[in-house]
This record gives sequence, structure tokens and C-alpha cells, in this order.
Amino acid sequence: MSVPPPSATEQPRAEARRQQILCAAAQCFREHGFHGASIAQISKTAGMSAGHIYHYFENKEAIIAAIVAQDLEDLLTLTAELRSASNVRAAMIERVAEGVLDQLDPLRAGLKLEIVAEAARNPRVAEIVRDADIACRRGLTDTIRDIRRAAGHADDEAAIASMVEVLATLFEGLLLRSIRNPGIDHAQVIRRIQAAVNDLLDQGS
Amino acid sequence: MSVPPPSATEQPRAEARRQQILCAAAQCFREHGFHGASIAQISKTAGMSAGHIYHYFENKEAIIAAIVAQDLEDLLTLTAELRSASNVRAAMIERVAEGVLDQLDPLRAGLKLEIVAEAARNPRVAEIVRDADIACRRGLTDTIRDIRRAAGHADDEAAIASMVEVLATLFEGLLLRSIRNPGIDHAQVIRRIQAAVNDLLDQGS
DNA sequence: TGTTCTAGATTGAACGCTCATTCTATGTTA
DNA sequence: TAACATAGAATGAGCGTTCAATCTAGAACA
Repeated sequence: MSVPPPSATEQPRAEARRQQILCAAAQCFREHGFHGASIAQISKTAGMSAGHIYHYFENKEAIIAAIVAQDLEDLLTLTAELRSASNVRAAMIERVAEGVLDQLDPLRAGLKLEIVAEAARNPRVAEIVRDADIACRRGLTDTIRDIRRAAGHADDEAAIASMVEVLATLFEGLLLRSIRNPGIDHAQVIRRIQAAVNDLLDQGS
Repeated sequence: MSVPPPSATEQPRAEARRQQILCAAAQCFREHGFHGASIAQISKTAGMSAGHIYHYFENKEAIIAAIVAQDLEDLLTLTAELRSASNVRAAMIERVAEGVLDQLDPLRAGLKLEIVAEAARNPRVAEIVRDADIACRRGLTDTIRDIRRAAGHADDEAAIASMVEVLATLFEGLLLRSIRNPGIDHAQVIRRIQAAVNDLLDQGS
């Protein structure tokens, strides 16, 4: 046994450079898409030479994968937070408001759509996206099961799974709406989606 | 005034070639995305030389625009059909079933997502997408206004607009779900979305 | 403290390849 | 023959990636 190798926290410079690259890449991907953005553009945005990027990432696809993984982490923390609330149902309805606003931000929406479009054809990205979705659904399933039990419903797992699916559909659909209709009335849509989620939780199984 | 120029129907060969190219392009775009697919690939899939494609389309972006316009036409006819039903509400709920299935086909979903992702950064595509969305919303707005009036509700236009928005969100969200969770239980989701649409139409304004 | 050494950070040119697009030459048809 | 359909090579630009050469900061040593 020798001394442990220097970890990431012991190499703040390397980690900072990685983040610098990821930040620049996210911006370029937003503006030109995964395939439209070039390493040359990313390197210029990041303020370093093109060759240097390959000291931190094996290739362009590794950058894409890192961006995808980073984006999906937010989703996981959001669904996890939900479970820790005392009145879960009230917390969920309340959370809808900020969730809707998040999804309606067209800047984020563009990158998120790019990610799923890429997942439709790139198996490596698809795996990352689907793994994150499974974890996300698991959290929502537990949350909804609790809510339904507390209200006296006796659901089978398939019924709960389909509620989760519709809940996810409502949120993710907003990503498309923010692009297709930039003039959405946010406040009205928030209220109406809150009502829809409320109705969903009371549907017969 | 001279003789009218030969129309598309008078040049069936040219129109057939155009469709041949569009069909090949759609397949390539589905597999590799707008920027990942090359003219060489499209020409090989279409069974003609690369150079020949430029006799029918000015450039690659014109092919993309044509694909986008073609895809959005389906949407318009669907919302238009809805209005012609006798019992509009029942027709809408019934249509949800096939609409959901359509949106859950991952083959179509990939191209539709690619289109919206492209719209997020390409102004020309954005314009086509938004114009189609406006027309689509106009149709749905009329339909929902009729349904609500028949049920005795007195809504302002903003209330109806937000209902249309949530309805669109529900459908378009399915595109993302079909990619993120390929194992969806279609039948259950159809029933639950039908119920959600039903509830939506009864929400207070 | 001043000097040398060294390993990692960084650059920028070069590589082979593919891209979208153009051009010229040859078929084909009427 | 006139007009159009088609092929395929050519063009120059840009791609992702590699690599040899330089710079730089700090350790080791005097």
C-alpha cells in the first residue's frame, strides 16, 4: 500500500477546467445543438485551445454524456426533496408552481429537448436518460402511493405507475410548449396545472 | 399575360422525386438528426446522386424546412377534424385514445422532438413551428369554447387559452415520455389521460 | 536565497476525412 | 434537336482528433 492518488478535491485546478469546458459546451450546444457545435467553438468559448480539451475529455461524446448527466441530476434532487415534506400532497401542489416556471424557461428547455432528441438515436445517451427516469419515477411512485393511501384509495402498482406517467407528461410537455408558444401566460397555466394534478390524485384507480 | 407555368400536378415526375428525397431525408434525420445526417447519406438512401438533390432543393436547410412543414400539417388536419364532430366533447375524449397512441410511437416521436429542438435555435424552423402552433391553438380554442358554453360555463378568452395550453402540454409531453420510458403501459395511460382531459373541461374558469 | 530540474498545463499546427455545394459531362426523352 | 434528368468528380471549408513542442509553477537541492 502506497499513498493514495490525488483525488479530485486535491486537484481543484483540473476540476475547475472541466467545469469551464462543460459550461462552454452547454452554451454552444444550446446555440447549435450537439452536432452543430464544434470543438473549435467550444474551445474558443472556454478560452483555451482545441487540443487542450482532450486532456479533460476523451472525445466529444464524453462531453455530451457529461452535460446530459449533469442536467438530469437536477431532476433527481427535485423528486427526492418532495418526499421529505410533512404534508406531501400540499407540498406537491405547491411545488408545481416553481416546477412549471422552471420548465417554461426557454433557455433550459432548448438543451433539455436536445438531450431527449439525442437519446432517441444515441444509445449511450439513451441509457443515461432512461436510468435517470427510472430513479425519478421510483421517487414519484413512492410519493403518490403515500398520498393515495392517506386518502383511502386501494390502488395496484400499475395504477400508480400510470399516474406518475401522466404527471411526468404534464411537466415535460411544458418544455415543448415553451418553444412552440413563447407567449404563454405563466400564471394561468400554473393554476390550471395545479388543478389538473389535484384532479389526477383523486382519479379512480 | 402568358400561359400559366406548369404546375406540380403537370410534372408528376418532379414531384415524385421531391417526395422520394423527403422520404429518405426523414429516415436519415430520424436516425442521425438534422445535423448528423449528410447529403451523401440522404442521396444514397434516396437512390440518387448527391448533386441531383440540388435540382429539387436549394440547400439542406430547405429540405429540413420541407420536412418540418410536412410533419406539422398532420397536426393541423387533426385539430380541424375535431370541429366537425356532432358531439364535440365525446369526439374529443374518443380522439384522445388514438392521439395518445400516435404520440407514443417512438419512431415519429424522435423526428418531432428533433424539430422542436431545432426550432429552439433555428429562426426559420421556429417560425414554421410557431405558425403551425397558432393555427392549431385557434382550432382547439374554438372547440373548447363550444364545449364550455354548452356546459354553461362563462369563461374569458384567457381561461380558454390556458385550457388549450394544458391540453397541448398533455399530448406533447407524451413525445418525451415515449423516449424516456419505452415501457409505458399504453392502455392505462390512455384511460388516465382521457380522465384528465375530462376533468380539465370541467375545471372552474 | 538562488538555481536547476521536472511534471503537468497548454498551445497550435497538422492529419485524414467528411461536409455541403458546384460544375461539367453524359443520358434520356419527346 | 432541344430540354431536361442524372451522375459523379471537383472544390474549399470545416470537422474531430493527435502530437510534438513550449511554457510554467513549484520541488529539490546547493
